[in-house]
Amino acid sequence: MKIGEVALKAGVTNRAIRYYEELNLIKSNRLSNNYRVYSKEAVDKVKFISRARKLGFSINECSSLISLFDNKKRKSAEVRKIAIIKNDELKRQIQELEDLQKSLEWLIKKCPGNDKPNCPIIEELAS
Amino acid sequence: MKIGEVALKAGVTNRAIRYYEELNLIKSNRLSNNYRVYSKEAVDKVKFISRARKLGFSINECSSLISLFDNKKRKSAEVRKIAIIKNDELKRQIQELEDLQKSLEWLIKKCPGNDKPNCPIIEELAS
DNA sequence: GTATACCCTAACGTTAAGGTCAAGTATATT
DNA sequence: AATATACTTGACCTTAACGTTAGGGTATAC
Repeated sequence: MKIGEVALKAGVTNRAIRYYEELNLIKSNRLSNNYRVYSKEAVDKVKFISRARKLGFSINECSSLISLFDNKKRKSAEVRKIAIIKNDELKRQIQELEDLQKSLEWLIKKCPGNDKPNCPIIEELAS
Repeated sequence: MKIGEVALKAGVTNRAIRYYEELNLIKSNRLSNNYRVYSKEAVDKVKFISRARKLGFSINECSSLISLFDNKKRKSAEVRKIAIIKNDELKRQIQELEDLQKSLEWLIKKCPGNDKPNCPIIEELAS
C-alpha cells in the first residue's frame, strides 16, 4: 500500500503521514523506486494517532501511547496514567476559560448596550 | 515618562510596549535623543490592554476596544457586541474541551489500571 | 507518446505575542 | 574617565502540527 491509500483510509493527508514517520511514530519500507510502502497495521496506527489527536493528545503524547499500543506486555496502569495527566490538564484549562467567561458575562450583563458612551466593560478595563 | 517607567507602572515589558506601538494601539513622542516619551494616559492604555489580554481578548480585539475607549462618543452597544462575540467564542471553546474531557474521563473510569495489558483506552483508540 | 496522476525531498510558510540577542548611542553615577 | 544602566533599531527565535510550493522522478491510461 502506498502513502496516498493510507492517507485516504486513515483520513489524514500524505504530509501528516510523512510527518508522523519523521517523528518515528510509524515506519515504512521503500519500493525500488523509493516510494513508501505500508502494511495494513500502519493504517491502524495512523487511525490510532488521528483519534488520539482528536481526543486532545499532543503528538508527543501520541508517541507514548503508540509505544504502549505496540507493547503487548504493557500495563493498563501506564496507559491510565497518561490519560489521567491529560484529563487533569483539560480540567485545568476548562476552569481557566470558565473563569474568564464568567467575568466577561458578568460585565456584559451590566452593560446597557445602548447609544450612550457609558459602559461598564470599558470602565472595568480602564480601572 | 520614558518607556522603562511605563513598563514598570503597567506591569509589562518594554518589548510589549514597543510592540503595541508598532501595531498602533498606543502612541509616543520622541525626545531630541530619540527616546520615546509617554503621557500618563499612555500608562492607562497599556494597563487597559494588559487587562483585556488577561480577559482573553486578542491584540486585534484590544485594538478595537482601544478605539472605543478613545472614542468618547462611543455607544455602549458596540462594546457589548465585541464582548458578546468573545463570550460566545469562549463558551464554544469550553464546550469542545468539556466534550473531550468527558470522553477521556469515561475511558479512564473503564480502565482497570493494573499490571495487565488489557486496556479500554488503547482499545478505543485502536477501534 | 503524451497526458494525468502519483510519488519523492527540501525547505519555507503559517499563527500569536512577544522573547532574546546584537550592536550601537545616551545618560547617570562614581 | 570609567563603569553601569537605559534607550535605540533590526532581526532572528519560540511552539505545534502540519500546509504549501518548487523541482524533480515514476506509473498508468489512452
